[in-house]
Amino acid sequence: MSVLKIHNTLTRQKEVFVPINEGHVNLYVCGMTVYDFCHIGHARVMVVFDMVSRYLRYLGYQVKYVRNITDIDDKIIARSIENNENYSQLTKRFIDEMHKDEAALNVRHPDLEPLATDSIDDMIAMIKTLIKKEHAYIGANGDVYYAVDSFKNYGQLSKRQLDDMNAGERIDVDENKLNPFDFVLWKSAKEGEPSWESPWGDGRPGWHIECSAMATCCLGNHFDIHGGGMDLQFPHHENEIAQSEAATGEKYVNTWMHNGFVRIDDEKMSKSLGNFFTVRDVLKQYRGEEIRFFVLSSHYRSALNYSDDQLKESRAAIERLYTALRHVDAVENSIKSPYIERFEKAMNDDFNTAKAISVMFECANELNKLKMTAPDEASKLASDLLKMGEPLGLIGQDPEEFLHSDMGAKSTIKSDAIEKAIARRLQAKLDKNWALADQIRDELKDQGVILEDAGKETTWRRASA
RNA sequence: GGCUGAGUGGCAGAGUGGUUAUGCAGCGGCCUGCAAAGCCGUGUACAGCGGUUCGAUUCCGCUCUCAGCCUCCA
Repeated sequence: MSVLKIHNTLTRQKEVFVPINEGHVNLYVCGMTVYDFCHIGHARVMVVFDMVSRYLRYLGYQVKYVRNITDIDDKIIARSIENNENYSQLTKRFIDEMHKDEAALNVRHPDLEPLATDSIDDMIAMIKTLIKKEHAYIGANGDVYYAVDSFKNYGQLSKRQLDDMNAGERIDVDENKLNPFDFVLWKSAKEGEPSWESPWGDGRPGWHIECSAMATCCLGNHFDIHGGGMDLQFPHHENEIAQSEAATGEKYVNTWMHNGFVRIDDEKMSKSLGNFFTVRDVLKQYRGEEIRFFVLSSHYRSALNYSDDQLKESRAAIERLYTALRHVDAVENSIKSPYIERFEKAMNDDFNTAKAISVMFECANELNKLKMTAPDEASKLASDLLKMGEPLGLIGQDPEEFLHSDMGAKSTIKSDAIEKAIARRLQAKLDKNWALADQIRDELKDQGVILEDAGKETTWRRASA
């Protein structure tokens, strides 16, 4: 039996995972800033860490999964002014939309989903401590800053030295700061901005402090795994470590996990570059499970290139798995099959979903072979296949329902119309009127419906027209 | 400038010091009224140059190319 190893950004190595409290895992992931629809990059974070939490549960751990929501920041304020919409109305709207995307991608809801604006008191308490311990100071402009020079391990996560970085590379150096890399903990409110009372006047929290406060409140000062996108490594997570460890005097996180980017034409997908596809848009053409498969088809730390061809391949792949599961009853396999063992070995190797999925295909291949010759064996393999799909959040739907499900504008013909056409074709076949039978089949094909004759039964599925 | 990561067959994408990844596409066959699905067979792949080794795509060095971060970002 292999053991779970996870790549830790702190050490840049795969490490055997040992939870702080036996049998329990505390997991925190940086979630979305809610001022717009989620794009495919956000989908990757949601899906990857959903898979991680599912697999940890699969292994028998009791998991507490926290994913925060950033519902106050500069971009939210800017967007609410732009829309002439109250900021909390705006964020509420996009939180709802995010939850819809989550459901479409078969992402389970995290155990806790704290809001930044519900955690202001905790942040203020932490900032007070930081000032008291002389890790933070009040600038001439009234903002509160964290003093990076006061934290000796600053740069440990992103593996960079303060001296090596080019301060002011992109942004003018703020002269209120002692060190250009000092960052804001509390920002004074400008006229008309949403604000909260604090010992330093009305204002709002800086970005990084919210995660330190929410994570430690929900999971304690020291917890097992903290995740997020690669781009959060610096400065966000570096700053979280600095704040949390300076405030609590304890180690903050054991294992840091960072997922790679989604790219388009070899360029990072991001809101600032404007080259993003929203989950909403992609769902118009592809099923949620196809997007999910696409995300899991490569290792979570590699770059993932988004393209229409990729989504089409994911469709073909997932359809193959569901096709294998048709017309077979899953019956629990009493012994642990080699497929399951190889699946677990792959997943234990830093969540190698690409390899794990390849094991599922091998299992599907054997299942297809045994379906006709040895139904009992096939039933066991079907059960194995479903067992592997569960932690990946794949192939959990009824196969017929999935294959019949609508997947976009091209296939709009209703199910009962399809059934009627199939009945007409059956009569034509009985009459040996092959020309008519083929014509009906071709007509359906033009409408995105593929027929498959199996003995006297005809099954159908939707495909791209 | 500093710091990361990556370059695998037509495409996508794992992995390994010597033996089949896997999926899609292609080709040949079985099955089928014909298809579809499925099954079987089929591909002289590992950026370049050196080195270590009996043997390297896999380890080491150099070169080239690409991507990411250096206070917007998942």
